[in-house]
Amino acid sequence: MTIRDLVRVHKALAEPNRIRILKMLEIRPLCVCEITAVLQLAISTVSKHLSILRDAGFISDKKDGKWVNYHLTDPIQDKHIHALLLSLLPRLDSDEAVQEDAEKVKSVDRYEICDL
Amino acid sequence: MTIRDLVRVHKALAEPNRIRILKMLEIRPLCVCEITAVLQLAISTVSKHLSILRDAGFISDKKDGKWVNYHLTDPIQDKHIHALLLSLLPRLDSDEAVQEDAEKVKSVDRYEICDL
DNA sequence: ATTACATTGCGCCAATTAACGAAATGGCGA
DNA sequence: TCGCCATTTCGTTAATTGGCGCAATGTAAT
Repeated sequence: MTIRDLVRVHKALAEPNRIRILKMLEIRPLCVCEITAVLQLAISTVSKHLSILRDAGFISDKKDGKWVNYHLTDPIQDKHIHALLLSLLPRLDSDEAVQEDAEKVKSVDRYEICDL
Repeated sequence: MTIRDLVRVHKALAEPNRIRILKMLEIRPLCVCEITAVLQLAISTVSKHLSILRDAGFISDKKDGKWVNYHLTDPIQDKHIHALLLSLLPRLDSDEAVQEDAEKVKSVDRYEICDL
C-alpha cells in the first residue's frame, strides 16, 4: 500500500456528508435519490460523494432497473476497509445527526421521493 | 464520538506529508527541524502539520531544552487512535518515499541540521 | 541582561474541493 | 423507436487548505 492509497481512503472519510452516507448504508442499501432526500443536497453533489466513497473502496453499486443501489463493500472484497468501517461506524451511534438520518432512512420511499 | 471528531481525525490522515511524519515518528521522537530537513518544507509548514496531528490526537510533544520533541501518542491516552495507527502504519513499509525517509531519519543530527 | 536559536502564529497566495445547475448518459417501458 | 427518469458528467463559484516568509514567543547559554 502506498501513501497515495492511504490518503485517498482517508480523504473519503474526511467529510461529514460522506460519513453520514456510510452510516445510512449501514442500515440498508439506498439509491442516490433516497440519500439525496435525507441529506438535503443536490443530486449531483450526492453522486460525487458516492463516487469518492466508491473509489476509496468503501461502497459498491448494483444496478436494479432504473435505480442504482449503493451498499457497503463486502468484507470479502477488502478486509482492511471492512475492518476500518467496523471499528469506526459503531462509535458514531451517539451522534445526533446520525440518529436523525437513521429515522429518515426508515421512512423514506423511493417511489414517492424520486420524482425529480 | 461525533461526526466532527471523526472528520478531524481523518482529515489529519488525508495528507501525504502528515503520513510521512507519522511514519518517521514511528522510528523515534523528532524535533521540528529534523522533520523539516527530511521533508524539505518550510519550518512553519511542518509546524502547522504537527499541530493538526496533535489536535487529532496522533502525536504529543515534550519540551527538552530549546527543542520540542514530537512523538506518537501513548496507547494509554487514546486506545482508538493507537489501534488506528497500529493497523495503518505497518502497511506503508513498502512505500518508496517512506523507506527513503526512514534512511534520512537514521542519519539526521539536530545539532548539524538546526542552524537556521 | 543580552544574544542566539527552535518553535509558533499571522497574513498572503496557489491549489484543491464541495456545492450547484444544466447538459449528457443509459436503461425501461409504452 | 421514442420518451421517461435515475444517474453521471461538466463548468462555474465559494470555501478550505497547503505552502511560504516574516514577526512574535520563549528558553538557554554566554
